[in-house]
Amino acid sequence: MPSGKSLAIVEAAARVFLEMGYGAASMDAIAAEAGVSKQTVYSHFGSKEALFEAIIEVKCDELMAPGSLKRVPGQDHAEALADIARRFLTLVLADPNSSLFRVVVGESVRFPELAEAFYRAGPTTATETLAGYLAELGGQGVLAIADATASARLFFAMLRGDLYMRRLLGLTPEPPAADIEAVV
Amino acid sequence: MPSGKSLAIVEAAARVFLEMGYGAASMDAIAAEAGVSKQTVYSHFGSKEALFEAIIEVKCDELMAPGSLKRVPGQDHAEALADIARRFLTLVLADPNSSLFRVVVGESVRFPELAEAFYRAGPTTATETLAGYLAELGGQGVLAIADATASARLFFAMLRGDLYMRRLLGLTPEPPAADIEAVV
DNA sequence: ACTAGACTAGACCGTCCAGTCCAATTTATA
DNA sequence: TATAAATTGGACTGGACGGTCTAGTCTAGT
Repeated sequence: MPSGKSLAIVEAAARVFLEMGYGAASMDAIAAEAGVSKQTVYSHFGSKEALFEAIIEVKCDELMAPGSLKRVPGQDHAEALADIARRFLTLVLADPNSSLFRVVVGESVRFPELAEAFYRAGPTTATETLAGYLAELGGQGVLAIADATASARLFFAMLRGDLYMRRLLGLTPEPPAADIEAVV
Repeated sequence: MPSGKSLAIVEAAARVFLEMGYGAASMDAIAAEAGVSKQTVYSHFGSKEALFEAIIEVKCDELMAPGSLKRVPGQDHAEALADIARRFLTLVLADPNSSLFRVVVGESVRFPELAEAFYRAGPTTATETLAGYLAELGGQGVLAIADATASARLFFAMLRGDLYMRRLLGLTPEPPAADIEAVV
């Protein structure tokens, strides 16, 4: 949990990394952007990799911080779902978030653990939360849903292609033919 | 249009680029992989960037070469659509193709024209072809479809999230709120 | 005042890499 | 076979960058 100078460095580094990508971002540029000497960067974070990891971690937390799925109580079910969809898309397409995703995708070969962490913090939690809601609806007899989780996944996939994203991040090593058929 | 040595270089470079990413792939490694001297690489393609562009171009052509959407004539309509979906997913998830996509995504900041070309060669043509088929079904009264193109896009989006992909590639500069609502 | 620790500015080192040069050698071509 | 074109390999340049080191400043707390 960074604070003070450390926080300033993270913020600046995030700006530089998200704008230039990992490779093109130089530590000198980051230090300059943070208005801090290079040595300070290195005394807070030991290396470029460590700094990058710290940023992804912080950004993932930020991304999930606003409970993007808390429902308005007295709301029609269909409208509630549409609302979730709307907020989900808005969140996911917002500039810093998609930049983050792009960088993570680009570096998923070099930092597989990061890609995995990102996937867990984002898609997975979102899917689980929606699955809970869907199961609830199923219990009320409002919806006939066999597998709430699968439905939630499909719901998001309809907006953005969950399976493809997993592949994209290098999380699934081989094209899962069985899964393909299931989705079909 | 590469041939002979030129082709060997492109093939080898594609292997190295797709495996290591643009930044980490060195020209020496590419030359070695191609079993060719570095100078030869430079006499065929003037620079690393040019080589990279040539590869994307070739790979895009390859990707679209097998008409992945030609329909089996005497086939049930629902089955035909499922078939298209299956082949589409298989193609898109195949290893070299998703690697290509990953690299393009990663370098879309540095090479926006490439990202655009890639998007045109892939998603756009696929969407157009499917839209044609859907319009045909609409004409036969089999399906009630207002906008064939929109339906085609949604069809693919359901599998992989078209809008998100555009964003991913840096093709859409700002989160298109209107489009979000439309998709919702 | 004294001290400790965080910070700065920038020189500096080693490495890596795109791209060039060139003399020697192979491969067409006539 | 003679000549031209393509290729080789390897040394070299120039510059960028990660990371270290050092000399010195600033700010508490005592």
